[in-house]
Amino acid sequence: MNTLSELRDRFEKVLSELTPTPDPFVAMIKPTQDAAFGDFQANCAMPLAKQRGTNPRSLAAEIVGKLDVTDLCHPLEVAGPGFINIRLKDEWLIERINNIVSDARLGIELATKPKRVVIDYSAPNVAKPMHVGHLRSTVLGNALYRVFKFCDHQVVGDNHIGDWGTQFGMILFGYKNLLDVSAFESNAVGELARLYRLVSQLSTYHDAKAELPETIKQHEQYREQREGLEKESDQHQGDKDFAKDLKTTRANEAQWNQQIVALKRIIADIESSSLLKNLADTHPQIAELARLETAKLHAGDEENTRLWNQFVPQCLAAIQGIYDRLDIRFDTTHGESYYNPMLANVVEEMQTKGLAVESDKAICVFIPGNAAPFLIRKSDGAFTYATTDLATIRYRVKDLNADTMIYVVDTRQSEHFRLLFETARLWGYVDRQFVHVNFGTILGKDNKPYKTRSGDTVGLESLLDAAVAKARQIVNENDDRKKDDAGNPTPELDDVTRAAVAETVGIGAIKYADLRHNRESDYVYDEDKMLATTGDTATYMQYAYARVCGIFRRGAINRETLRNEAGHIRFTHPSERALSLQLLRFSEALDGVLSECRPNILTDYLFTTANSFSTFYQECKVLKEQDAAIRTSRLLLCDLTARVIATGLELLGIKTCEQM
RNA sequence: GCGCCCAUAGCUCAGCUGGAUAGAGCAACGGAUUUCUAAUCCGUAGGCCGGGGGUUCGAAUCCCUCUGGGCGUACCA
Repeated sequence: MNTLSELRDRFEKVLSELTPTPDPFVAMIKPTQDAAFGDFQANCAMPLAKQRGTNPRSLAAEIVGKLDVTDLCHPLEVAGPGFINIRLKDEWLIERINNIVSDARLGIELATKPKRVVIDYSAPNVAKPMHVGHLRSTVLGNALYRVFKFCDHQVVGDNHIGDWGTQFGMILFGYKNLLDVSAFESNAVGELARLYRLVSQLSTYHDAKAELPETIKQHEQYREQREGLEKESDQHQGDKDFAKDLKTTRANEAQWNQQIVALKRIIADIESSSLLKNLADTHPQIAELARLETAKLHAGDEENTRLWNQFVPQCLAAIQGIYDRLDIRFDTTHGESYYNPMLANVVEEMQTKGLAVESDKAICVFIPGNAAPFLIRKSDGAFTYATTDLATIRYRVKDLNADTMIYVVDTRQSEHFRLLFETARLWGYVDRQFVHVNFGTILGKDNKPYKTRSGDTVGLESLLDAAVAKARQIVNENDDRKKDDAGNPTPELDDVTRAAVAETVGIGAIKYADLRHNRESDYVYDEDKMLATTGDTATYMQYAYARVCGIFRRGAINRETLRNEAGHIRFTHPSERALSLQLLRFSEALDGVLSECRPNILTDYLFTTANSFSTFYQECKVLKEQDAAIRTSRLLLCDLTARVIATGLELLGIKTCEQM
């Protein structure tokens, strides 16, 4: 049991005498924000005193009087309006830290009630190469997957790939009409991706052409309205409603203007190339024809099915390359196509249960309190991703026996998931837990969604390459800088090792930069910052780890043997105590990650841990320590630190290297 | 129109169910080096937590309102 749980247990015994609902008060025992107040603090006396109508300070004193904690902490102090400050005894900390020295799990207990969890993450589209938009779901989902698994929950990582939608029709149409045969022979997936982009571009071109006149009309309308309002504005000085009106009109005008610019750009992109213009002219119905290909595929058309069976494995193999590089694995990869045979039945069931009704020829679930319906069959008879998601839920409950289903998906789909979960509950899945682990957008330095300079989405592969290349430079510089006592250069890493370190550092930097942010926030993608050699980066922790490995290498010390020897950790310097306390808090960090699905709690913990270690390492000699017992104690602390950091990083999907 | 989210140091961001003097990192400035890997450590400075009101012992956090931004709004997934 971790320190915090132990304390809470002790408090609960006392608090339950004072209130029938001790839980929220027990939860108010937490690590101190400021070390000056001790190691932990209990803030429960104030609200409890309010509930009971007594004096908070005297209640705090009463709680302190009843608590039996003399074995683990110094006498408790009541401070301020009724805070209870808790300072752990060194003996107790020492006992705890020595307990985990030889514990393979570093004091992390297995879940007492393992859940059956399905984590749905990454979910790329087979039709197009993975891009920066897939990064967060992939990295975040995988980190959660690892933490759940480490804590012994039964987890299924499922990659719900998009292999069945409209985009696939575009590939089929492209393949049949626009194929570059030699390109396809040399790089099938690349050519398919090109075809997808091309068909998609041509069809948005026609859409844009069709939309433009109406868009211009709308813009005109708002422009006129705005001008009219501006003329009258003198007569409406101080009229709030009028001002608001004018503002909205201006905003609308600007918005439509933006739309015009966007459409014109799409059109210009095609028309500036005679080749593209020609293609566009020869395929005016391209969008419709692509949709037809999708429909044929869904209807079981022989040729399209054959092509689908040919393309999907190829595309998956290409995506797998990125997953291998990112060290990401799934237990199942059930794409949308997997659920296709179940969709008709889902709609039927929803209808017979009276949950779904026809509206405008479409089949919808209307959920009380929600304006937007949940559309499960389109007016043309095709199913939607809502239908697939419902079929997926049924599958995950019935076949996988999942009690918790986690979706790691962009926050923009919040409404979809709200409706989906609501529908699932109406459908009868009331005893299952559905969680939308939503996340924000990755922005460029212009604070707009991250794009290349020309406005294209950034491919994931090139993102990784760029980071690794940059890391390689840093690795080179750093290794070249190493010198011996006489000042002669002594680089330690050969070329192969440098390349491996660069890969670890570069990929780690990207993952860490993503995970350290609160997932719900947007964040600015900044390669320089994530690969900075100073500060809160993966590199900082990887470096701390490598330093420890260096100690054992130079000292020729076998870590296994060390752990099994008679020595133990003792405190001779405050930094040793601080580091130990920090190492003992690993499980608190993991609890936090699990309860909120927030890996940034773990990154924060690891940064603090690496920092505590660096401070300790600055203050305390290890190999050079003369006193054998102290030396062993410090070596044990180093070993433990390295294991905590490596384990923590591994749970985030970030690798370490012995030397860098 | 309706709905959801955001605004915290010069910059990038934390801040868990309301808790003590609002924290990191970067950048700035000042220190530490016969380096057990300085990709390090220690310190200084930097804030009306967007504005206003409310709830209470106590608010960055909860409620209302205004301002400024983002996103979503039935047949794309």
